[in-house]
Amino acid sequence: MHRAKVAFEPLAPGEVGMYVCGPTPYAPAHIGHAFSAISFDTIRRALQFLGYRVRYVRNVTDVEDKIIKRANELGEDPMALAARFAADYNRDMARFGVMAPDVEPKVSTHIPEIIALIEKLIANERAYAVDGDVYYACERFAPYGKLSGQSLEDLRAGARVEVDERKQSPADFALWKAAKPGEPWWESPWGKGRPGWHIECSAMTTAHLGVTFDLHGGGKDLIFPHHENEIAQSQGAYGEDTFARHWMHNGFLNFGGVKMSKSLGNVFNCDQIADAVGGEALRFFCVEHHYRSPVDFEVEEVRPGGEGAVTGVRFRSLEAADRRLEKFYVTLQKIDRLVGANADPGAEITEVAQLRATAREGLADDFNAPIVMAALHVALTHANRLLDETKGDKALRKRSLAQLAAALREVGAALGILADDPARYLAARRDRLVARNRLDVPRVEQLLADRAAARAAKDFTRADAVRTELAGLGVSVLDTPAGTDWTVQDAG
RNA sequence: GGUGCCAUAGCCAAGUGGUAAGGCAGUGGUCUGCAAAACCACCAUUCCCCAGUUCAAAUCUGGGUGGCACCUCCA
Repeated sequence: MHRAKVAFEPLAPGEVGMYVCGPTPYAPAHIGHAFSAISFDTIRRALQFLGYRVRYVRNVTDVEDKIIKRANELGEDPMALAARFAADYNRDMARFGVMAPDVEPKVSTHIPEIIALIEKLIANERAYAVDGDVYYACERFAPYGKLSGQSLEDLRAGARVEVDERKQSPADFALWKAAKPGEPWWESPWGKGRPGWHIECSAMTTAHLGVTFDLHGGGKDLIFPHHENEIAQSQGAYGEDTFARHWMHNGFLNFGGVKMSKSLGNVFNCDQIADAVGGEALRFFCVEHHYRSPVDFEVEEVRPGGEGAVTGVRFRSLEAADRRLEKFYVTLQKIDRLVGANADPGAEITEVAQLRATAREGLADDFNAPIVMAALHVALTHANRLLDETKGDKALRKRSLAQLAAALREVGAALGILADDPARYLAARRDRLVARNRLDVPRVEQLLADRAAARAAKDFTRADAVRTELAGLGVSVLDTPAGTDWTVQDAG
């Protein structure tokens, strides 16, 4: 193991087994969850684009301290609460174009595997039982700390937690916790209890991908201790040549340079984001950055009149991303209208070949999505150029445009973007902007009708006056060969 | 105290030894009754600073400066 970018060679040619740490569902999913899910979903899609068959496993940690705590606060059954928020999570992620995992294992349905693994660790003398708890003995696993670059001595020196003196070493962590009143429990060789955090991932990777598999992903924050402990558990049980062959950790999202935290009031739920700017805008924003980088995210509190209480929030970075996304859909719509459904694409044009090649190279080099985005922009410009052209072979132009639209969508699919129907996307976007600006649509339509009448009468002074009035409302009037349309200005 | 990450134009953002992708904003132009969109052109002799290695450095090494994260629940 080394902590650098390395060449990827799957265990089985053409196939990738991938495990991603999923949610602990105890509250609505927030944008950080989405950010992580989108990162690894993009990697999954990119691998598929590159021709791999991917088996994608993402767990749900449905037995955990936070769930139990929250359930007790609400007087709800912990398992029911976890199931409820897990369903919400999947619904939210779907809005960001995150594909459902092939397998979504849960702790609650893998208790026998977890118990068997703990027994194996005890048999290997890597773990010890005390009063119904079972702990992992970190000092008996020599490579401990390899992933995070920490040593047990360093960890001990910086320990900020109270040490439980039943543990042999402060770094030891619980594999099994004896049941306390009001907690869900299962029978085990150590009495009634439940799994600790970390052990489920070791048990479930083995159950669904085998003792050794290709990729393991999760948020940067999970490197230590979660992933370090997973390694200790799995390799402690099955040998040091097992478990994940490659690790990937996504960077975190910050807001104005500040980390997201509940106390700062900058935790935004997924549905709030998707309602405000559309799910695809967040997706688009994410793939404009490299998955490893921390990403800063601009939000602005809305205070009516410039002071007083905060009544809302504007997601400036995402609004801007949505403006960029709109350009793609506008062009795709133009192409669709011009070309129709059954266009013969003909031989591949150079621009399309270049887009596909750049996408392959970019994604093959540590999933460099921004490179692919740049290539999409180049292709978009070329498509617009062809749409503007009025001279030359019309059939050839149509074939080229059909190819470009297909390639934009195909490469877009590798990033999880551009899958929507352009008309539907554009209508939804306008609806959002109408709602945000509290536009009076009947009034807008009345003004548009007035302007049309003035134009028909060649009263351009009157027509321009109406345009100015509409602009004052935030409406742009678009005269096109197909008639007059309107959009809502979204200059920020 | 320990372990890492980051610093590229007004802004966002790729690029890890071969002479700075892409986007947004801006400026000029084409098109348009006027607009918008689109298109065309322009827009970093330079990559936080200093020293070093090299024929060659944004990229490597050493030393600074500034920012961030993890070591405790966190995506």
